[in-house]
Amino acid sequence: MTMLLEDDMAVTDVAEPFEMSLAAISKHLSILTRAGLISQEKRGRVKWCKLEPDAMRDASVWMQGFGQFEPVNLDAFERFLAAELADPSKTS
Amino acid sequence: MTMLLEDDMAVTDVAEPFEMSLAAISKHLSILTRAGLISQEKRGRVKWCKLEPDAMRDASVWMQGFGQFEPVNLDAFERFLAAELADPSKTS
DNA sequence: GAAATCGTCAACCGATTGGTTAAATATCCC
DNA sequence: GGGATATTTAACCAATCGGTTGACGATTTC
Repeated sequence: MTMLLEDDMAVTDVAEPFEMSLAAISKHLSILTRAGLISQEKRGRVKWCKLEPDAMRDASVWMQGFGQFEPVNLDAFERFLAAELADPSKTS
Repeated sequence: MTMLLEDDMAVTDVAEPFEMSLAAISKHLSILTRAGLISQEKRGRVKWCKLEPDAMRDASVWMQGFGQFEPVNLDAFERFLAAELADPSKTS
């Protein structure tokens, strides 16, 4: 899969690579916004969309511990992520 | 959310806490099996289900890197998980 | 061998999803 | 003001989803 939202993008920009109506894309983006996966800010007539990586990351944290009998230490996991995001060379 | 599948469970066991027909649960479990999230093995007349944590973990790995401009090092992430699962005291 | 248990299959159903078009609402630009 | 651009809304539609019930095959138990 390719990147969905790079930096801030207008609804029209997001829609461009898809062979789908703008209205459909607009609906999708509303749903993603309701879900907290992106945020939208209207400036003038264009509505700028940007990723909210925290939401996806939260889901990731939830999933990665799923089904573990001895649950993975989520604090340690989050520290790993924080370290990785701050300085990728540390964890590599 | 509570645990869905503890150790190995028969289809009937999985269905027990839900007020839903056995047929419906059976369908759900087939779907989960097709998706690789659980596996099913039929022994006699009972079909034993068990979680396949790797599938969920793979999804988690995919998600956790989503939307990162400077992508998180997935190898490091997987090493973290391996270490955590092998010996939780190491990462805590 | 008859009855009970385990699970699936087939047919069916209403609700939801995921898209379409067309019209409407703002905003920007000349 | 008027035309172009950006986005949302409303009505609509076919397809899919998520459940039901009842019949069925296979297995175990008595």
